[in-house]
Amino acid sequence: MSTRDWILHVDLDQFIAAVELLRRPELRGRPVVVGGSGDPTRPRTVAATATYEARAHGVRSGMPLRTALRLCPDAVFLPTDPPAYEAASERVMATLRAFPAEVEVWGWDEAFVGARTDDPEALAAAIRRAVLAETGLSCSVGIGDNKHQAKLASGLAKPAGVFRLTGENWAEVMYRRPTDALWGIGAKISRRLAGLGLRTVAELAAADPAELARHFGPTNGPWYHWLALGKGEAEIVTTPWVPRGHSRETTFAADLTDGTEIAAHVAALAGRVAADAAAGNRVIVRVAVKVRFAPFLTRTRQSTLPVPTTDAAELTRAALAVLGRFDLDRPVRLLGVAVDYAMPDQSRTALP
DNA sequence: TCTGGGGTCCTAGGACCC
DNA sequence: TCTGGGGTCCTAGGACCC
Repeated sequence: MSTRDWILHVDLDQFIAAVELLRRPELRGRPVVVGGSGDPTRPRTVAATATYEARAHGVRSGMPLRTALRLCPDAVFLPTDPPAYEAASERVMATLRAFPAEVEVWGWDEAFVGARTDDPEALAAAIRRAVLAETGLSCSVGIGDNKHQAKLASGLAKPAGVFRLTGENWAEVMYRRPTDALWGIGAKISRRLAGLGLRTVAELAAADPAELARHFGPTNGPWYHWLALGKGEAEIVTTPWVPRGHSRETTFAADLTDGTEIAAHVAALAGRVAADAAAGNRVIVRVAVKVRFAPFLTRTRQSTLPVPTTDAAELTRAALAVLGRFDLDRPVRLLGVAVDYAMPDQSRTALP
């Protein structure tokens, strides 16, 4: 065996449910559904996750809690508790950083790890043991030449396993699968590809990138082809991610029709977004308002601020002005306020 | 199964300027 | 009066991901 660079993808198994069960061991073995405020009778709330016992009754994440309650009346319903997941995630990432490897955090329950070794399986097994010992949480580890391969490999490793997916076995493992098995191709693009006669990863890999560019644009078309070949980024970025923007939105249990009430909600959302931005020391350059009308028609309007701001009153005024450009002639089920942050100027460093 | 909340990136078209 | 080509900024929407 020779020493070389590997990318590992570490993916916690059933992260949210696992954290909840750590705190409530008495619920182990019972069907548990986590979502919203934990009230399964409240409409327009969906499950963030469900344990295997709940899944056995047909409950799935993304399913309305009321449906989950009907399918599994004995389930325990718990509210989501983001700070608890944040704290558990911190401990997992700290455990990973203790390894002689580079760690790129990818959300609460995932990380990419770059390491130079002659035995990636041994490293993966050591990571699984350490995470379990330090946090009580199970994870799966994918091994690849790049992030795309490692990410798919961790999915194939689940639950609680290790899988290696590299250029060597890519065709054997992936070619027979549908195109939406690739990380970055979802249901919509998969359907459009099928319309062009491209159903499997093998067929997409054999397609003409120029032809794909004509159908999907100059960036996306060739990128889909690239994914089918098993290519992907292999650079581990250890510096913390700088968020591009931020948003807050609320779906109402009952539709809103009163204009004054709608404006009050938008103002409140703007205030929260401004407070979040201030807490992160970020400057706001653009504001967008999102309105979802009943039954489910979503529209957005945005405006670039004349002057970048950190001021809550300023942002609220701008958000209300954007709201004023909507025709609020139908009942409203969701309101959202999103902002873009000023980014540190990268254009100078990007030039040759 | 009437469909959450929080993100990122890409595309297309229009305005405006030279 | 009719018209080119390029560049940039902005907006709205769509697709994907967790």
